[in-house]
Amino acid sequence: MTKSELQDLAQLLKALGEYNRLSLVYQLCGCKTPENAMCLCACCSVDASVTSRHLKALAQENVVKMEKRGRERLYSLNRSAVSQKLRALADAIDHSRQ
Amino acid sequence: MTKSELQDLAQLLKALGEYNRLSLVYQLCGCKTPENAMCLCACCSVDASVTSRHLKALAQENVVKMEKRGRERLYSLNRSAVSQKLRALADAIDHSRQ
DNA sequence: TACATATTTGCGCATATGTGCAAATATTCC
DNA sequence: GGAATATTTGCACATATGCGCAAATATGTA
Repeated sequence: MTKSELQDLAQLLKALGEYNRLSLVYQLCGCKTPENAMCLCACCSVDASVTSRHLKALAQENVVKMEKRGRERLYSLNRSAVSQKLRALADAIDHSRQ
Repeated sequence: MTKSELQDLAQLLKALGEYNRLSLVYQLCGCKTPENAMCLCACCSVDASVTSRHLKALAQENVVKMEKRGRERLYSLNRSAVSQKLRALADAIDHSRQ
């Protein structure tokens, strides 16, 4: 694990480690199709601008994918990318004792 | 997933989502026996007091276990507890679409 | 007792972060 | 074009966070 990889992983965990952002992720977990920000906004009781910023932060860490449709933005989880990183960390914690 | 569980998970991810704390965790990953704080401190280039606080934060989130031996404190990873939570999140992200 | 070692705590400081509001932007619909 | 809807951006603010230093505490050792 290089320093840069560790920094990236820390950034990912930090993005997930905020209650409203994690709520958005869990909300997206149950969506089979991409959802727009206003719909996602409903799950956390914050201003739409805050949700917008949280989704942007999640997109920057590649947790969610954003696509434009008309005047709305549709968000979906990058499921495998995120779960792979979480499992890799779990594996390291579980059995990397040498 | 209750609100309280989600808050707890967010707290755990926040604890892991800081570079120096994650470095400590990775350092502990490779330890087969508990290590003291000064030894762990070496892996991140910060003051001992900072390491002390980071280890305290990790202990509060039950990431590490602390035991006293003489004048030193020995830390070890709560491996299964942490990896289980990470895998549960990975599972939710992977295949909870209904 | 005196000193060394390991760790924590108090303090101040700089910066990051989460938030709401209002305004701006973009796009659709009438 | 003008109103409505969806989202972003600028701003200000309060709080949280990470950090180093110095002092305090705890414990082992000469």
